Amino acid sequence: MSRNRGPSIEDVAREAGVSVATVSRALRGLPNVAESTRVRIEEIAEKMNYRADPSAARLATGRTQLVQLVTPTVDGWYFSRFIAGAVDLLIGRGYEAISHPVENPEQREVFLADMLRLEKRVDGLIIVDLNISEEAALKLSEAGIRVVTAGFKTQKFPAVITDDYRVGYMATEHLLDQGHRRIGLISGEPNHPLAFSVPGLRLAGYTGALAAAGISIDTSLEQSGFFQAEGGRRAMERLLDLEDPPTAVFAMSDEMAFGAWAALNERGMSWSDGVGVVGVDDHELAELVGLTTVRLAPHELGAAAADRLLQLIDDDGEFEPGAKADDIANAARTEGIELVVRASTAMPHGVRGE
Amino acid sequence: MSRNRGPSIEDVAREAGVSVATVSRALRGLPNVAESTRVRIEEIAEKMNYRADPSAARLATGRTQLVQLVTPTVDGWYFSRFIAGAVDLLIGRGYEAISHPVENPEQREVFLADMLRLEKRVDGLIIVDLNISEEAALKLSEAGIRVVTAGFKTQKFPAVITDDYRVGYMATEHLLDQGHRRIGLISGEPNHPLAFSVPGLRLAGYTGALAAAGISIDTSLEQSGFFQAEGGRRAMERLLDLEDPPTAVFAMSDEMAFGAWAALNERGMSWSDGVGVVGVDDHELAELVGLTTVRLAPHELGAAAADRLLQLIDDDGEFEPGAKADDIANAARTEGIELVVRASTAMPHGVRGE
DNA sequence: TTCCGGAATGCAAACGTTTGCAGTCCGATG
DNA sequence: CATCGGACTGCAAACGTTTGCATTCCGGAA
Repeated sequence: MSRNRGPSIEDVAREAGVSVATVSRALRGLPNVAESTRVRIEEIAEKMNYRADPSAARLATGRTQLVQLVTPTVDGWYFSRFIAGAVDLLIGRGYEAISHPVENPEQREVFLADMLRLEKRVDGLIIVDLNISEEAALKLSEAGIRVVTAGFKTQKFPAVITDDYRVGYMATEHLLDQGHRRIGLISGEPNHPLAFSVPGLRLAGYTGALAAAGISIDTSLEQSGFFQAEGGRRAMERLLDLEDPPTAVFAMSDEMAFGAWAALNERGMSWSDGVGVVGVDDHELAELVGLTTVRLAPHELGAAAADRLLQLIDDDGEFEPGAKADDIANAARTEGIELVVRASTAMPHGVRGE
Repeated sequence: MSRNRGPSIEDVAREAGVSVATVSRALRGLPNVAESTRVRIEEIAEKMNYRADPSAARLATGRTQLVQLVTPTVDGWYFSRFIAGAVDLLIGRGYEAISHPVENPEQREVFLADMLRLEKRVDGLIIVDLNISEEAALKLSEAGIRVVTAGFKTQKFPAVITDDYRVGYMATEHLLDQGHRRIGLISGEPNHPLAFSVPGLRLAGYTGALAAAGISIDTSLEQSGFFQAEGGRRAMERLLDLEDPPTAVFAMSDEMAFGAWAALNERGMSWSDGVGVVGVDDHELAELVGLTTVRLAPHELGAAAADRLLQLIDDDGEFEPGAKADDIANAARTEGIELVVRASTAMPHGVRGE
């Protein structure tokens, strides 16, 4: 029944003729153990195939060396890259990462109900785009759980966020610069059950840029594509079917922009017909189809979140919300955000003065 | 220094006026505890905010309820979906999944050196497309580590694999059916440091189908695209530059096929010009560009691997290589593999046009 | 020689569960 | 009434570390 457990630290100690304390110190590279002793113990441990049991160490120290990544999904373009960035950094620092998607309202409930259990399970938590309530954040905080949020902010925890208002603003501004005055929007999920704030911010950036250009908002130009290619295609179709269709479109993700592109194709149109499209992400395929896009850096963001969390763990959980303004990680990031201009917004013939 | 630990099982026991053993049994839903007692204990535990410390439980039982997923990458189209499938199933069964990418030869070395430590860290391991040696597999096996491999086989462990020979065969056969006789290949990584076997099998399927059609192999028609869009584009360019270019191409992944498509576009060509292309995966965007593809089911495969692993764990690690033939999970899977025909292999000069 | 101080080592108490075994209790059975 | 067999509960021994606090050792200073 119970599996065969290998040699314990005690076996090694006996074999080496020293105490377990010395073995523990020697193997962990702690000071105050004679070099000769250390070498001997290491050899013996090696010979015996001894490996310390992390469960016992965790019990004794209270540290698990585990971090949990909570994301809306594990296989999305953005999230998988965020995860990759976080995982790489964590592993480099001797931690392991637990992937824990929260994909639907049901899983969200389970997560919220179980999250307080996490205190003894992991050393910290990175919550991405999940917009948990302040109340929930408070509970987590009171339970002594270290958290870094990404993509949204709370009072209680440091956050790593990209400046999504700016993303929307840049994209829209670029289209305005190209001479477009009637600019459609293919948005994310307006009332997603997980309700993350990214779409709202990008929307604000879009309307902000329009307002700055003195253009009034026409909500009939806003269509949701649910952050998916197919949704983007349908949204684009609806826009094209308008009696006064837009001459350009800002899609909140490249995948939706690809869908928009497909919709154009189906009607025998292409970028060169003067319909400007700009996406967000800089998906691998964006270059292939010549899509102008606002490049994000999810990998770097994931790494930054992980870095901030480890810092929090090392500081033993001290986070001063008061010092928020000084907290670099907590400021909206603009580094890595970059407009990449490609064929999809090449000068529409004539619009920009000739 | 040491964090404030919440109430222990002993505190609960004292409060409830029972022994820790009873509390343990009550809270885990074990039999032989009076219903009234159980209810009372549950209430008290709830009131005290008691949560069992998994580290202590792990130490006592030797079970971690943790599974490690080892993949070449965490953010690839295929792997992220595989992971999603595995994670979903694992979480549903009360396990958590540790993501552990092994992306380059260096990380591979680290992994191979450290893998024996895993015995006490996790209950099992899913190794995807990493082609570890029989020798390494033997070591793992001897260390008592439960493993399920995916995408490759070993003597020692159950495997979950898709029939990649068939994938290559189906794709090529389809092109042959369309009347193509000169069929190019955009392959994966011929000598990837991690050397997984998928490309080799698909290649074999490709040559097999050609041979069956009585067509001799022309290795100048084989170009590597390194499983990336950009690589696919370049590979396609090389093929088109041949003095006797192929009339159709089998790309080992959709992303490479997208690259091929872009290469065609750049030359002012499109599917409708009679160049047949078939990819593999059924990427979300395949439909948008009308790419014929061999659909895979990475999500299902991930779930199957996880399922098999949990079975192994429950059986306490018994795996009879002798019974391999009977092991459903170990047979090459054809379910989920499906040819999806789209415009990219429509009869030359088909529907689209302008 | 004695004494001192730091380096090296050992002791033993945590850490918080699980579980085999041994009791106790109680109603039913003979 | 004595006995019996479950159901329920408790005891205490693991599980394998880490670490604060002794203790020992040893070379150099007095």
